Amino acid sequence: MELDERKIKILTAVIKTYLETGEPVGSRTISKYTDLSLSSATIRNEMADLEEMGYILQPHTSSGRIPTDKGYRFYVDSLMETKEREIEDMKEVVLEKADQLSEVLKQAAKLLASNTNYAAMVSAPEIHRNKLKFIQLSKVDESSILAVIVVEGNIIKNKMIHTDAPLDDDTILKLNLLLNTHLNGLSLEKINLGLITLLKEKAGIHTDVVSSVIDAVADAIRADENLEIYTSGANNIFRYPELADNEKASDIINTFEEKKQLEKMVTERLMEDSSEKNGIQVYIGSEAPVPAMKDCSVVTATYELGEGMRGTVGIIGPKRMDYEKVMGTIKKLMDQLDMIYKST
Amino acid sequence: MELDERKIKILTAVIKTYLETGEPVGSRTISKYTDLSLSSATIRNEMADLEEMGYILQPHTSSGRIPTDKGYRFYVDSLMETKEREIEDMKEVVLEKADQLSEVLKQAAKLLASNTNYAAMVSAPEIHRNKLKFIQLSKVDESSILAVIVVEGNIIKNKMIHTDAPLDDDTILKLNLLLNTHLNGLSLEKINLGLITLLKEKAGIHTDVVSSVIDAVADAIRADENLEIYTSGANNIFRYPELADNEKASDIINTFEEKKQLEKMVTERLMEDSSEKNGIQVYIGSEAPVPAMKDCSVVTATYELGEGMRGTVGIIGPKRMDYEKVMGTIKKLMDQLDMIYKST
DNA sequence: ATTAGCACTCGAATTGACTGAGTGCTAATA
DNA sequence: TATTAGCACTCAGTCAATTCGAGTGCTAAT
Repeated sequence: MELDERKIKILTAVIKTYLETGEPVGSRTISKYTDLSLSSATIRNEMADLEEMGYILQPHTSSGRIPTDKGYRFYVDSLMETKEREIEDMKEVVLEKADQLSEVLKQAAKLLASNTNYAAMVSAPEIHRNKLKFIQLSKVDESSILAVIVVEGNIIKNKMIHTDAPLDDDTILKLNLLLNTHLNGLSLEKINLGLITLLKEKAGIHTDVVSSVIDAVADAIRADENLEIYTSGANNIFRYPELADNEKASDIINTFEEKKQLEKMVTERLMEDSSEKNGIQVYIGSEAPVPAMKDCSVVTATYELGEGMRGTVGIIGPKRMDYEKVMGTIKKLMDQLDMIYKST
Repeated sequence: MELDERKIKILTAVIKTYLETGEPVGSRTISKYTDLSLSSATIRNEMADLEEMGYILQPHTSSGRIPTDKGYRFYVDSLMETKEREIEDMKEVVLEKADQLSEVLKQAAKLLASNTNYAAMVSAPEIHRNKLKFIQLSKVDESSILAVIVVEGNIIKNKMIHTDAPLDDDTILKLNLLLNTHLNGLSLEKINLGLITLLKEKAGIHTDVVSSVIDAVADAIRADENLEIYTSGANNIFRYPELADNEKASDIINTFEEKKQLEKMVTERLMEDSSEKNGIQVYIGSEAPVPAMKDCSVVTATYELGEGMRGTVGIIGPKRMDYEKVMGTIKKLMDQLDMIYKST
């Protein structure tokens, strides 16, 4: 069987009405509220076909139809094609500037959540490819040294280093010089084991203490295992009865809190080359790599702040989320992020 | 009417059983499962008295009794007095060391939540009274300077400062010296406006740029309006039907996410002098300063890491929470925090 | 002062009748 | 041949009536 023009019209009508109401939609509704003037009986026949083809289903015999994951998938894909539709009545998406990137991202998450009424997440960008701006070692007290590391985008990392023997000021000065002359301007991913061992050799004397310091610095640079994720609007899920069920809600909230799970969606996303249409990806139900999301849809998009600083934003809501609005909002946010970045 | 010995026994029996079951408890249950050998009829008479006195109530005519807030209050107060009871079967509360305090606190929140099965929060300590260890200004690029500020307890603050005119290395060096010689060793609360203006004068030349830098530094030091709070186990509230109701759950989750609300409980807590019994405070229902908590109980305690670094930990659960266990767990955590602190 | 006994109350669970939205199928129609 | 009208059927949801049982308060007996 083929998805002809009429079937498509009926299918999207079913999905759209379901998105609005959240109730199974019947043949009569469709026949009344669409321009194709067909009787409910005809619609029924077509719907039976669509069901057979797996796009819609009946929650129970003799009720209306609701979309299956396959149905949503079809709908979302078709949305993707009718590109660049303008969304009208949307609150303005405006990010304020802040000199700590983390503040901007927190804001972004909040904005997404409050604009869409779904839950939102924003991951801090990977800084693998960012270049090191400078490193500063300072003696804090007898047995500890503070390493401050700044990379492009003004992202700052602090690392306390404990040493057994105290280092004198002179050594620290030398170390600072050494680290900066050799590492500045390099992207973090280029700072590898080879380079580190080279540095250790160059350090010459004090190799034991010094090398432990260098190791610690290298460690701090490499420490992106704890990918930061900002979330907002988790409680929005209570707006949607199909998610507000206790067990599901608990799972979702938990996922939001743990972040480890969210990471999966973020990283999987970053792996692929961002060669898709508009960088937006939609996971419907069990398509998401996280089981707790099986009753949700997740819309993610990769943002890029130039020079490989790529992170992800995501919206999590019920399967019957307003995909158009969500995509529109995300796009607007992307623009804002771009602007913020360019203006620094 | 007086709360005689027997009434007290019956009251605590009612409360304890209710804590376990969450169901209204009847006279028969009490008469069977307590050592005081009285018939249900007698119990009933006593319970009628207790109800009149406001310690218990019937959710509806001819049902068992449940504790009122006043009842809980009585129970909790009596718990406080029978001090230092040892809690047996508890998972070990063990914090790992970490050199970033924030890591320790995150861990602490997680530990509390998983040990008690309630929601937990931990606020980062106030550092008002902490002494400044050192300040380091470094030039990041033409128009920005990074200020790194370290206070006792190895708490690190970073602040980006944008300048209109670039500062040369020499000036920065001088500024560093100036700031450090005048401020090091002072507790943050002692760094006030007078001191700042004094510094500005001493800076002499470049007053315009320099003073903006000093202002920024002062600002960073003072920036404790964004009190950090770590939370964990929000989804635990779904374990308790009386909170798992949609609206309530949404409110609670929201409060947890917003943190602004949680702050209230934390700061109110810190205001008072910590002169109470064991530093533990219990808010029952509407006693808490946050309306969203009206169906919960909140147990908070102030921890102190020496030298005035005081923060708060809190457990949030249903009114019928296991107060004994919670207090025990919190106490154990306190010990751990102490140990961690002392070993640094 | 305590207890046994009894009538009474009220929420929760169960049942059954009814409604209405929706379907599938068949026969009539354009 | 595609569409439609009509009809019998299904099933979730609602409402009222009924029953059940845990629990109470009161009174009289111990």
